[in-house]
Amino acid sequence: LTKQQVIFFNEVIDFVNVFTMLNTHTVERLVIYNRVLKGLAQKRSKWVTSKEIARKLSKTPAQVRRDLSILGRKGKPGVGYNIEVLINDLDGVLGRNRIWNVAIIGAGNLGKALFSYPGFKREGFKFKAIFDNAPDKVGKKWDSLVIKSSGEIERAVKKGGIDIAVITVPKNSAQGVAEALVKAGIKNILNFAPVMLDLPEDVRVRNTDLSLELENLSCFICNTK
Amino acid sequence: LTKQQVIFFNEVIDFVNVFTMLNTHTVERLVIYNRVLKGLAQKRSKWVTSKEIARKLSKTPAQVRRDLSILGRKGKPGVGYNIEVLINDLDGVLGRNRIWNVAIIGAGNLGKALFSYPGFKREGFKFKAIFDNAPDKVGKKWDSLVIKSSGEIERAVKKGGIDIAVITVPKNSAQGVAEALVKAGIKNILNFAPVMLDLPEDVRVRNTDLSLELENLSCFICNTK
DNA sequence: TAGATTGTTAATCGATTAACAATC
DNA sequence: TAGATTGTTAATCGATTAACAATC
Repeated sequence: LTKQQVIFFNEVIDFVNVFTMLNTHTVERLVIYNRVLKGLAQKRSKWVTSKEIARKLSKTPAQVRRDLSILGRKGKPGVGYNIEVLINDLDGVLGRNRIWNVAIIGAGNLGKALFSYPGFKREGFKFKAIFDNAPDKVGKKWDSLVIKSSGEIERAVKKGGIDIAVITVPKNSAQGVAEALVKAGIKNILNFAPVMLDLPEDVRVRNTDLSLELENLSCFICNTK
Repeated sequence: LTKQQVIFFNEVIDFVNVFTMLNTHTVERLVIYNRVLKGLAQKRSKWVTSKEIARKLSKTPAQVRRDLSILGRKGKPGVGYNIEVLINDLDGVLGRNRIWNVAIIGAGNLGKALFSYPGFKREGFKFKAIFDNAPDKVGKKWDSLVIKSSGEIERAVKKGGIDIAVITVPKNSAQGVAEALVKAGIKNILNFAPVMLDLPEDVRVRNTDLSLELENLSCFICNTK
């Protein structure tokens, strides 16, 4: 095999790895690993073992190693993982090495909280548009970004190069807003409204909402002791 | 068997059912079922089938039936489930039939968003205390609730009968605040700060944060096409 | 070399679902 | 009764982990 062929072969393997092993659970953990490692990088030395990461997150070392193996063989037996290398590779897989243009729909408290959340800029999420349909909000500025009317979603998104839309409007407006977004070509939505959106299959939707977690918690309080 | 014995027997069965079948996944789905059913109750008729619920949530009917079976035998073969009965029973298991006293720690945008979220009052979550350590916020009022200094957490929580604490402070203050809460006797924490809290085992912690979801989404955008 | 930790296989554990008798 | 849907079992599917050869 030529050197080029070997490189190509390795790329194919990486691709297949990422494709077959990247399920929801794994990704959720990778995001956390990345966060923990970045914390470690600030205050600590160069190396970390699967055992240490596992202890921090109440996982098993085996799971940590298996999860990290989608990055390729990045560990040194007997030593552990180079923190910097790991962060770099995770950033790559998780999409932290590029800029994501994000639109917020709904300029309420939650929209504002997202907009002013310090972590986002650092992680490459850039807010490029804000929409609301309250006349007293339209035209106002957050930093240097003017709040636009919801009626303008389609036009503004189409020319704006928006990658992800975040819905923070009240329950009853969410479906309508989502449809406008899809019409404008948006394929990725993070929905904070407490409703299940009914959208075409090719639109990726992630639902979270503030009350879901509180309701989960209270159920466990109720039923365990 | 006497009638009393039968009733007792059934209660034991229910108890065991709930205990053995109530895992994280199931609870997360039950919360959603409850929400969907409440939507249905507003605009529709009395009955619903597992098939209908499943379609709405992209699950299988078998899973819906299995999940609902923790409530006991509430369905009518050939007909389906009585929506009202289901909502009532779910409310019971999920803890929606009682009031939960909640404290917010961190009077920023996210704290404000939680405080003014309309769904909470309806679901029985009542905000009883707000804390912040910014001098310009302490003393201010949200509705009729005065924002207290973080230094008062221990005293105020101890006498306030708080069931759940929600942490919405910046990353670096989270661990300290959490420790103060635990000292004050809090056993249930919903943490919105992007750090893993290091707390005693008997404290129930649920982590969500705004960026986690966005990071998850972007990973999937990156790796699928 | 001795000690430690990785990467990965095979075994285990747990969650989902197909299928069907029981029931309305 | 015929048609429909439940509740639940057994089979399947997928995720976690123990264990260990390979490697530093």
